[in-house]
Amino acid sequence: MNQIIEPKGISHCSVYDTEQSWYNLLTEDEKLLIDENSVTLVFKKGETVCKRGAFASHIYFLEEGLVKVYLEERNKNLILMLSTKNNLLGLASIYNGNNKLPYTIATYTNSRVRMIDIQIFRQLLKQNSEFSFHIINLLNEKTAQIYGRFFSLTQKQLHGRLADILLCLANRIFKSNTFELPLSRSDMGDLTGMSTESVIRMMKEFKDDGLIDIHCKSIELLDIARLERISEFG
Amino acid sequence: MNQIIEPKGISHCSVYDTEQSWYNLLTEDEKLLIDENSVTLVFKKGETVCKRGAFASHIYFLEEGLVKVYLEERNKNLILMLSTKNNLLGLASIYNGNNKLPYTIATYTNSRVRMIDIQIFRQLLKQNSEFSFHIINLLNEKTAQIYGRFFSLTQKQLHGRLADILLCLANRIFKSNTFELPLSRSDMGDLTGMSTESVIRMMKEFKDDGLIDIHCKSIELLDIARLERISEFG
DNA sequence: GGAAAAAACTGACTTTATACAGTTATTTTT
DNA sequence: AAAAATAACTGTATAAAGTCAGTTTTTTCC
Repeated sequence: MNQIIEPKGISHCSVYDTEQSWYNLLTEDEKLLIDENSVTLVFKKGETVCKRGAFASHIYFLEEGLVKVYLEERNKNLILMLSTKNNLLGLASIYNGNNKLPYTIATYTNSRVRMIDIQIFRQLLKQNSEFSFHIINLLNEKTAQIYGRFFSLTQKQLHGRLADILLCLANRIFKSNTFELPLSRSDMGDLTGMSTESVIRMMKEFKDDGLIDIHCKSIELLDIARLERISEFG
Repeated sequence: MNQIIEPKGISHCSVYDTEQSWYNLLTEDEKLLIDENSVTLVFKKGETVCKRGAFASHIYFLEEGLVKVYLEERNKNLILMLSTKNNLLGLASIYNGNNKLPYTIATYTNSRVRMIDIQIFRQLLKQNSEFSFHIINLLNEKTAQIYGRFFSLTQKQLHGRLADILLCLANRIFKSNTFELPLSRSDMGDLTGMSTESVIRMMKEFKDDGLIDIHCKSIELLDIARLERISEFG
């Protein structure tokens, strides 16, 4: 009856994937306002969508593509999250205490980004509380994911962190145990907080142990259960 | 004219300190609603205010005291942030996709916490968009701080991380270069992602280098400029 | 005020992970 | 299709940080 429920292991995943439901919370007038004050841009693979330190002028809605949101400083990079299509990005700059972008966004694949005027977005948040409640939920969902990754990267060692990110890629991004990795080994390092060499060695080790299969950029997860155990025990 | 502005170094600090202005954005009726649906509890030093995994039933307003917000798992702890008085805590559980608390909160000093019914809080967010806009800003401010700490803990080494946290304690929490540290060395470890022994060794090193002075729990920062340089160069 | 407990500290050792310096393979460019 | 550039990989050396086992100091509590 009074079963002890241990909270589930702190997850690691920081991929943000929700539906476009925010848009449907707007009135027709508000939708029109967004439409009139936004423009869709196409970015090629590898391009920078926005850069940390620049003035925050837009909220980004990723209509298509895969991007990374990251911090860079003195050739140290940290990928805060990956985002697939149908996600709002740049929400952190709604807070206008400091109206500079807190991170850089760059594409991994050809992408389509709707750039929404940030003042309009702020205005809508102030006037439509159903909408802003939804945005609060999005922010909190993201934060929860960041916490998980924060824990993973600071408390687990290489094995656990790599397992974390492989599971995350399979479950959240590619929704399949077999996928073509658009990230370089160096990006995998920025995502897991380890050096490129360590990523390579660790992945080879996983391969030798029969946990995954790698052919160049193509990755297959073979033993999910064991990867999960590795993730859990760090 | 076209001066190149380098974005300032990624800061580390994750102490959350704002005014009680959220309350003043409510109407009289709404204030009353909060008052009627909240209760103030007193916690002694070292007590747990709420525990990760429990059902999220309240938003916490810290009226007085100093607390840590942290994750714990398998004797690995990570302090997500410290909070001084006049801060809202537990906002992460407004997102009700998973209505469990995502972190544990415990006190460092005797504290007074106003516990606000979470349903009421959600209701107010949904009905008062000025209020929810303010909460969005609070969330974003916090997130920016978490990002900074995330970068610090994953990309800097011990020197940098310790310098970060010492500067943070002085600037944000105690607002003085001399302070009595209520955190144990072990807590400093949980805050900086290092072992207790490393904290001790590193602090001794800082003392030997004339950067700080320590007498037991009392700490004085002697050379802020050099600490900042250490923080910056990791 | 003194015993017990907890926290702070120390030194030796081990593990973990990065750095460096190359080589090989794969893309991209012309 | 060849050349150049980039990315992937390998082995060795080195540094960074943690663990362990113990001592000293400080705090707590009867």
